[in-house]
Order: sequence, then structure tokens, then C-alpha cells
Amino acid sequence: MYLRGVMNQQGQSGAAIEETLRVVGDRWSILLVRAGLRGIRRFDDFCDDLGIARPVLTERLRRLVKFGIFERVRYQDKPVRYEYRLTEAGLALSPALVALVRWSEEYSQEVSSETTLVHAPCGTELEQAFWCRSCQTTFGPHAVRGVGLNGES
Amino acid sequence: MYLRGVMNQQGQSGAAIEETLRVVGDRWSILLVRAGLRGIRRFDDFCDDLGIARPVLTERLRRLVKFGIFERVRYQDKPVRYEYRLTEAGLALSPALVALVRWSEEYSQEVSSETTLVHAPCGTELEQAFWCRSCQTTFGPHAVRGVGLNGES
DNA sequence: AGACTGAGTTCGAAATCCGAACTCAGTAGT
DNA sequence: ACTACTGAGTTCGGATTTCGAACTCAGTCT
Repeated sequence: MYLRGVMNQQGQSGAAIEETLRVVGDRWSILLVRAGLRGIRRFDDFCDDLGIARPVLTERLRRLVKFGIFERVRYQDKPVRYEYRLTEAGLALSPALVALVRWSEEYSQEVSSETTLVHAPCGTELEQAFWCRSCQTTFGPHAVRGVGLNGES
Repeated sequence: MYLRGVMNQQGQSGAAIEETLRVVGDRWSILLVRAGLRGIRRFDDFCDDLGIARPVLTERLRRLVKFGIFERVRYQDKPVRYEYRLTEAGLALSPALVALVRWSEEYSQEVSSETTLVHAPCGTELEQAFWCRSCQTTFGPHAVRGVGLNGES
């Protein structure tokens, strides 16, 4: 039953994702990224859009900036004003976000009414898959092998 | 600058993912799913593997069971013992998990040493893509359109 | 002058998190 | 029969985080 052989608890193998979850693994961070993708940039807009408490927003944005997911940009000088823009790393979170949205649509108890994510050119509901460059095939979660998953190997 | 037109704050359009993040959006839940995928099922094993405090683990597992991500299974009678297994819905979180692992490998400050996720049959480092059934193509985040993203439309 | 804007900060109350120690039923060893 | 051990929790008090509401501060608009 102790079939791991995958070290953990600071071993190394899971260290990266653990750190990542310490950054984006809270109720708000992913939602902030999503808001960023929707074009929201300003403090008060994040605040109104998400209904997040101001002190929490302050702290969250600071942390996301620190970890390179947002950048704080001065967009006006007279009264000095800053806004928050997604960096490339922040944009790169969108697959995770999309995966979560898809999961929500399928499994959340919430009435999610209609499909919200589609392939832009044709409007078809999208699916998410893994892609192997060398085999030139797509495949599902069952064919993923990894140190971080499936109990080693 | 108020280009949303996507309702929020209980509007409906983002409700599903907000609820989802209220369930799995914390430091531990995703890690619990990952542990589940690695074959971990028992209370003490989750505890040792993640280094999570016991009361928190109790509460987290209860919540994940309540939302259908794990199921609590009696696996022995003499001393009654239960273990936690991922449901199908729980398994379905793996794309999100994989996306986060990939992101961590690429952008986390942590030294992540080597690639940990591969295509099982051939061992090639996997990529994640979106798949359009009707166009029969894969595509990246830029070609995703959706109510939940990209400021409506 | 007075009202408003945007990006925060300060406050105290409420909810969460933590580690360490305890419980409880049953099993195994001597 | 006594002791130690196992697995799945619960209980405790203290530290940390979260919250909403109200306040600040520089500058602008009327």
C-alpha cells in the first residue's frame, strides 16, 4: 500500500506544483487571472467584478506580481495610478483555467446553463486533450504517465 | 474600460467556476487529487504524504466527498475502516492538474529538475492542447473564445 | 469649496489553520 | 490479561487569514 517511491514532503518531485499551489491555490487567484483575461486591469474593477474584499485583493495582487503572474504598470502620472496586467506567465495559466471551467461545466452542481468555451473559428464546443508531438496523436488522461502522477514509474 | 457585459457577482455566467473554486480552490484539494491519482487512499497516508494537519484533512476530505470528487469506501469491517477513492469526477480533474504541473515546470521559481509528465506509450514529453471535434484540429489558448474568457462574445 | 476618483490602508470581529495530544474499536504479541 | 499498536478520526488553544465597512490621500472636475 506504500507504493510510492515518489518522494514528497520537500523531496523534490512535487515541489514545483506545491509551490505553485501556494501561490495560485486559493479561492481568488485563478479568478483574478480569469478577470485579467477578460480585460480587467484596475483595482476597483477587480474588486467590483469578483466581490473580493479590498485588503485581500491588495495582498493577492501583490503576491501574484511577486511571482510574475501580473505586472503592476503605471498608466497615468498626474495622480499616480497603477493597473495590473497579466504577464506571459499569467497568460500561460489559461489552459489550467480552461480545464477548470470545463470541469465546472460538466461536474459542478451549479446550473451552468450553456457551454461557454468554444473553438473560435468554428464555434464548436472544445475538448481538451494531450498531444504527443512524436506520435502526432491526441490522447486522454489515462495515457499520461509521470513522476507527479500514477504512483511513480 | 468596462467592457464586460458578462455578468458576474452571481450573475450566472461565472457562477459554476466560482463554486468550483470554492471547493477545490485551496492549497490542499488539488494536492489531494494528485495524491489520489498516485494511488493514495488512506487517511494517514494522505496525512504523511502531504504533511497536512489532521483536522484540516478531515474537513477537506469531507468537502471533496460532498462534492463528488472522492468517495468514502468501507474497505474492512472488523475494525470499521474507510478509505477515500477518486470518483470519475475526481479523475476528470486531471487535465487541470496536469495543466498546473506543466505550468509549474515552466514558470515556477522552484528548480523542477526534469520533466515529469510524458505520453505513456512512447515516453515523449506531452503537450496540452485544445481539440475541435468538428475541425479535427488541435489549437492553443489564443483560439479559445468564450463567455467565461476574453471579455464575452 | 465641495464632490468625486482610484488605489489603496486601518480597524475589530469572525472564520480557518496549525501541531500536539487524545479517543475509540479492534488486533497482535507475550 | 496486559501491553503495544493501528487507523481514522476529534479536541484543544493559539496563530494566521478573511471579512466588510470606514478611512486616507493625491489629484481632478464643476
